[in-house]
Amino acid sequence: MIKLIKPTKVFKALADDTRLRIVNLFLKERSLCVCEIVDALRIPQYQISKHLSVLRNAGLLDFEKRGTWAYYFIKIDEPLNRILFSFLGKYLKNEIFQQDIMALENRLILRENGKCIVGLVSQGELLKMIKEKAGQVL
Amino acid sequence: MIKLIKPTKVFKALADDTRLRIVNLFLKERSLCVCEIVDALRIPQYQISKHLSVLRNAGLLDFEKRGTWAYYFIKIDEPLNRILFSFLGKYLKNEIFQQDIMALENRLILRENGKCIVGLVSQGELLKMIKEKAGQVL
DNA sequence: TATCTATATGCACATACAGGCATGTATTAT
DNA sequence: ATAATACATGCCTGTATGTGCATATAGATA
Repeated sequence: MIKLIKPTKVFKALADDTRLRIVNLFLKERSLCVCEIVDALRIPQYQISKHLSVLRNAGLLDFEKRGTWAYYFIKIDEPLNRILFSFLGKYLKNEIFQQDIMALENRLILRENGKCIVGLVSQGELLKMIKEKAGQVL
Repeated sequence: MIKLIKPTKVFKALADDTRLRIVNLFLKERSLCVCEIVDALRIPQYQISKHLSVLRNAGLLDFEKRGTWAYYFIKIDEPLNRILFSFLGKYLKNEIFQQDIMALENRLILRENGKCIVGLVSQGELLKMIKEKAGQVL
């Protein structure tokens, strides 16, 4: 059974600063686990979970569980979503969106084989872990 | 001074059934007076006025007064708006949006030289006036 | 088994906002 | 000058929703 989404529902989902910041992250990396989003945006985990649920309910995201981890991903399979995300890519250019992308890029350095392997990481720990990682590479 | 529009503000403006129906009308006819919108959607004038104000405040519409009449028009001059409206054209395809367009087309028959020359018109009157108009054309 | 850990959710509170009604304002018509 | 018309706006009310806090759930680990 196909779930019909009302346009209003989609726009309601996008009508929130935090949710736009979340969507912005997915434009950079189309699959993210919850803790990566929490660390990149520095917003409480329970808020992120709720916002992800709204975005999923609007048909913009879907998710998949792997153990305790939950990977959310954008539904670019739907043609209209593709157009919408393409628009958002041009639209979300404010400073904060770019800062979020930079924070995410740092966080993604901790991935192994393209998968998140750590949980929530504080700002300070993140820097330490990135340095260690750099040491391993050398 | 250029007014900066926050993305959230735009999506909030679009996150309402009535406002989406209004925008839909402008995708068909890019300049409309308030009474034409009221008649096409059959929604109280004070509601339409408020919604138009929200859309204008979000940078999607602008308006121009001609006597007591107020003509609102979509701001397609802004590149991002153009993309957004193009998306909406593909997105607003539900039955109600099509019905609204049909109602608007009927109402636009009453225009003279491309301008609205009547005020609020009831359903019944509209039909009568359209018939008269058809008579004139013959 | 017991304990972390990653994520989700229920509840309380405050705020935002759409709808309804009445009324205000400004322009036109008589 | 008065009335009618086109549109805007202020106030009230109910509902929806974002935030914060606490807690639940479920999988991983020791």
